[in-house]
Amino acid sequence: MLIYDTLSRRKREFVPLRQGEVRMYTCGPSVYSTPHIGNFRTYVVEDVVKRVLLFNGYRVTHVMNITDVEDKMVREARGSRRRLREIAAKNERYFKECSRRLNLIPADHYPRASENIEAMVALIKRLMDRGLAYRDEAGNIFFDVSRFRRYGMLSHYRFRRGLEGRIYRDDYSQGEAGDFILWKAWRRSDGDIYWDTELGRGRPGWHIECSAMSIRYLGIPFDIHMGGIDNIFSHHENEIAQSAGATGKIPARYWMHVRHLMVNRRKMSKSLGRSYTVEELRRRGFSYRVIRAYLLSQHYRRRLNFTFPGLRRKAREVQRCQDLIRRLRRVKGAVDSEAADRAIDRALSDFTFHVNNDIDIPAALDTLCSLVRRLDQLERRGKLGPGNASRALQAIRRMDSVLGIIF
RNA sequence: GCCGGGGUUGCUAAGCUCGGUAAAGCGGUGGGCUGCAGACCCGCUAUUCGUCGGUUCAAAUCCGACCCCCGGCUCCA
Repeated sequence: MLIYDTLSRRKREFVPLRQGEVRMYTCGPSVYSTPHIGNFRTYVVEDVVKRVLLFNGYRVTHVMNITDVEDKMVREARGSRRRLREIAAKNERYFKECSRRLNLIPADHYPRASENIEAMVALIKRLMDRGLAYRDEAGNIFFDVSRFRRYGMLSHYRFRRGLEGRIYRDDYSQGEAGDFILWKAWRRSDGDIYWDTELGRGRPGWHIECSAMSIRYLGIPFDIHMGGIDNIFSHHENEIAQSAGATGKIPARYWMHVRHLMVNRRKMSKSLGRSYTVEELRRRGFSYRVIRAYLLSQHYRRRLNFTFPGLRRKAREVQRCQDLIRRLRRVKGAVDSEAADRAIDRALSDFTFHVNNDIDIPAALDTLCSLVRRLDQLERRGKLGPGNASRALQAIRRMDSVLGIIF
């Protein structure tokens, strides 16, 4: 199985650290608001990566964090811890409901940032002990990027040293030159949203959350770390700095990043105009399976341009597969043919090749569609018997264990 | 400015790593099957791959220059 690794910038043969077992960490949602289908593109791809691993016989431990403590949350909650909890709970519930509808296999753990503060505090203390972090007058704690030589190894971002990167502005202070925040000291606007810890009263920075929780739930190093492409810098870069700074180990062996879903040539985002939610598309008559298929219709490292004609096209494709399934279940009379069995075997082996080639789902999907077409032809010519049909169903079921768009 | 991804038929796009003369799906169109319709089946649908040069017997594929579009670099899937 080949996987493109952002860190080494090439496709690498995938070899898990422990034989037969894969540990993966995916950056989950920040629950200050509701996610749109652009966000879900990433989650669906992550789900498929997991399914391909399962397809290959690996046992998979999947951790997806829930970010319920960070600036946007605090702002949304207007300094009320109770409100923060309500907002987080509501959005987390919505997120999981959408995930279920889009046929995502649930993660094994969904650690919440708010419930792992101690782990973060411990990690920050370790960084301070190692001289990689410092505290300012206000009590904020920053990671000292100049003390971590390999900073920039993931994003290849050129870090300009010596500039005034240590200034605490209103929010995170990492400018181009910037050190980034590990711990934010309590401010009046935070209201009762704070934790009293050995580091003082305050709350953790965004990046430390993933370092602490990935180490806690998966150990270090683990196998695969995934997220949206916009996390390469600064989130994952910082996560590496924190985790490696504290433990001496790069947290993950393979880093995978999903490109954005576009709309009108721009990335789909709430602020930049148009974005659609899963429910919105559902109301317009597109089934969850179709939405899922659509989000998988382009290779994950290429951008996918969202259009309604495209979505309709996908709907027809899925429909065709499902129509065939229905007919396969009723095949009788005709005699089994070797041609049909050959087509099925061929399709399954092509399919396997493609999913193992850096999760090439479009190509794998093509294989399935070609098989469907071929079976239609054979059926038409009376060369599709009950034995063929049952083998075909079995093969398609196996393919769909990866795709999750038919059954 | 720095890092990265693209420009192929009406649309979505494969191919480019290992040059040999343009996949596939959708749409459109002609026909078949069918009581009608749908579904399904058969055929047709790019002399051309952003532009200009170069290398070659041969280039979408290699080399050079240029144009255009987009993403990341601030929170972001």
